Amino acid sequence: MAFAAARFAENGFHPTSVAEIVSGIGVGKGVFYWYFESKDRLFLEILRDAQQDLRRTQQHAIAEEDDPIHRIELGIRVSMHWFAANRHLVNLFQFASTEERFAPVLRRGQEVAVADAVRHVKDAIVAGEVRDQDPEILAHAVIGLTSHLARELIHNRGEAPDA
Amino acid sequence: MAFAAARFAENGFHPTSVAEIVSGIGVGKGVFYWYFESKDRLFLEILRDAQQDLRRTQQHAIAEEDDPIHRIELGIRVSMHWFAANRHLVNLFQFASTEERFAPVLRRGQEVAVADAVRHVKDAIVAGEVRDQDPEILAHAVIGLTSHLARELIHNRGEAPDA
DNA sequence: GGTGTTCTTGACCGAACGGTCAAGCATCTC
DNA sequence: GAGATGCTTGACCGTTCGGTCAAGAACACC
Repeated sequence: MAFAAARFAENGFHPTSVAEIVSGIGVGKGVFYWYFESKDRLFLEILRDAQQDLRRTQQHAIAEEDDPIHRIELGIRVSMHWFAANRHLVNLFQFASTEERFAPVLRRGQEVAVADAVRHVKDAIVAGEVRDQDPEILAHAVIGLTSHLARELIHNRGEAPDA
Repeated sequence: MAFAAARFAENGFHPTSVAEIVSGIGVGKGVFYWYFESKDRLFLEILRDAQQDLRRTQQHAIAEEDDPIHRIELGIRVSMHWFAANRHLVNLFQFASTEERFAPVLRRGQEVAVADAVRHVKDAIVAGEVRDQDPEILAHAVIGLTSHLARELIHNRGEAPDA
């Protein structure tokens, strides 16, 4: 899956054939279709895995932080590091959002991320650290800004902690 | 080209075949290859045309405005309207950036946009309306924010002037 | 009406793709 | 060691794709 993700990110999903993937890792085509139902399903699994990995990284990072605001900041910071370390996956996310059959998985992942952020924003409002505005909107703003910065990070050479 | 752009945006570039395009507008395949060298070239022309149209729209809108700050604001505002009116093209831009053979055209267009913005930022600095910082960085920030807002505009139902 | 040029057709082509499958190897169980 | 099960192979299949081209309309010019 790692190899396929790398090829998809570099060459694009459609231009990368199943034959190219299996010959790249030195196995027969049957192995591919033993473990994956189709090329589409493989891509969806790569997507899902990436989202889960990012989320786990976030949760692991903020587990010991009590202050809601710092949790949010830590979450953003560790996300930037994750995107920097998995630069090629950003390309995959971007492509996935352009084809209707892959976009739903992406949207669901973003909803989860927003829901996570909403909880922390609500905590921050209760603690009086944030003005009493719609937490959903603020959470969307946080996620939107983070993903935008991640995209910028590909094209430039910025260090993650700069954000 | 308009029809092809619509199909590309809805179905994706690769899943949309040349046969689908020509039969959709009721002509033979030969017509396609009389006017376009290849499917790739068609896509590049769509991309280039869209960028030119956006830029012309911007320039036309700010032609009568003297104040640099207002020129920038007007440029952003009219861009948002343009993206709202050509929502499907955002999908195309996004896809184009994920395949190496289309990305250069996109990058060149963005460089032009940044160069445009740099001129106005410089004017604003000379006029004392903006703090004396690196104009290039400020221009990048303006373009980055605008394109981010444009992307958000697709997923939601925001009105352009709200920005 | 003859002649050359511009455009249009759609059957056709080779190549490449995603996916299948009969056959074989490896491993485990009894 | 016989047999069942899990894994692997790669030739092969049907289909579809981007692109070609001989054949002809349509039009212009004289």
